[in-house]
Amino acid sequence: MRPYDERLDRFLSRAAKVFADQGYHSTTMRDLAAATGMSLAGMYYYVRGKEELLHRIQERCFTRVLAGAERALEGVGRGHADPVERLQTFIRHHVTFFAANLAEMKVLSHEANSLTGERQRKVNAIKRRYVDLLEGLLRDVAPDEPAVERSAAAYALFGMMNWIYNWYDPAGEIDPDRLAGLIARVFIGGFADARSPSPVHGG
Amino acid sequence: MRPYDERLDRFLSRAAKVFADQGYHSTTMRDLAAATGMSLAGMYYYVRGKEELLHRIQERCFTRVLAGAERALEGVGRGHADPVERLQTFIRHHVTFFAANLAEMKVLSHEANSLTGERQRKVNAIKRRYVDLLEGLLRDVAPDEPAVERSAAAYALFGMMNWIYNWYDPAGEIDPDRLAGLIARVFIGGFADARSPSPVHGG
DNA sequence: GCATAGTTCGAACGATCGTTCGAATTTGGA
DNA sequence: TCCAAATTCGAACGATCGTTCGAACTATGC
Repeated sequence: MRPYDERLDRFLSRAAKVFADQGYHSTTMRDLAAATGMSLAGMYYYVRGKEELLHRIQERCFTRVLAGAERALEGVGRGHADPVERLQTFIRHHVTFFAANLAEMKVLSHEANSLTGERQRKVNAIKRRYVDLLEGLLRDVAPDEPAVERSAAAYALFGMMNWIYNWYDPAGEIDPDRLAGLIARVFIGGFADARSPSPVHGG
Repeated sequence: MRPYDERLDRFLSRAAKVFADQGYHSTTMRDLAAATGMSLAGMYYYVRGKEELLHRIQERCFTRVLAGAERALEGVGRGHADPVERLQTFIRHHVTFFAANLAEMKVLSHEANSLTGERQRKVNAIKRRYVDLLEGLLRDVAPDEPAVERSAAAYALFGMMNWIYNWYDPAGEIDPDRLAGLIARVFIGGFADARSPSPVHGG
């Protein structure tokens, strides 16, 4: 990797940490200069502006988490493995990746609407692929569930997982694997295993 | 109610809508003036500044949702009713309240760290009471669950419910009651009913 | 050692922000 | 009708924002 790319990568990582701590909008370019050791003007050699910086961070992180999920699912290929096991694999990957990349994933989750125009559209395109991936898994797990419920359940699961950035402390008592196991157990136990009718509109 | 208080209330509601749409930090006082029909300087007769405005919105909303939950639980008093039913009551109230007060609840959830100093502390005090309320319910529902798991499960549930502001469309296909039923079914089915051991560290 | 391309930065610009101030206007009771 | 209190607002202030510009510095190949 060329030295330029390495410096850019370090820049993106450190900027992500600042965005995660202070929020995108209340972080100034001067804050970023102080945190990265660069000068105010020097950052513009690597990035066209503040919003492109956020875009680069989000696109890099989202691409990685999507590719990681697809790679993890290759091990439990469709048709060969239990649908529930595939769903469990997806959840475990998402949660452990989240915990291992807390700053970037917080910026991805919390600043989902801080981009505008074309940049927003590009990130949303990746998000769509990622959501579709999960909804496909849910279709295999619960084919009889109404589509509306399945879609809402997908967002509920993402809520459980993405909310992590609001409370999870890597130095705390629960490690990422255990947290992933808990979330997988709760969701799969409540959504996939539930053969008892829903109290609202049971069948 | 005095006319002053009514005008203040309308002001808070309309400001909450703008904060929910644009985010707190990228909303300018001039945006709020345009949205409320007041003049830029006129708003300072009702509020000491932008941050106090956010504080008033959050405190008002949080007080209401806490009081609403306590009132809802009075109908299914502790000791008299099934712990699972009490938990279900809490979930149903939170979700339906969220859907009925989308703007305020989004500001509460998404701008949880936009306050500073004493104001942040005051809102966090209410939040603590609200979280404690849920953790108490979970203790009654799953007394054998380790405390670490129970605490994480509480945040997972809040994640499912609070993430709503990122995707829920009141004009969409699923109404608040049905959504509340789905979330209650998933969480209770996965956490409370799970008498099967956890795959990670089962007992 | 020289020329070229790659990289860094001090200083400044215009724009926009939250807030203030004193005056103008409106309201409500005597 | 008149006065005091309550309420509104135009205009401006200082601060801070993202960005730009040209010069200075550094590394590289010859």
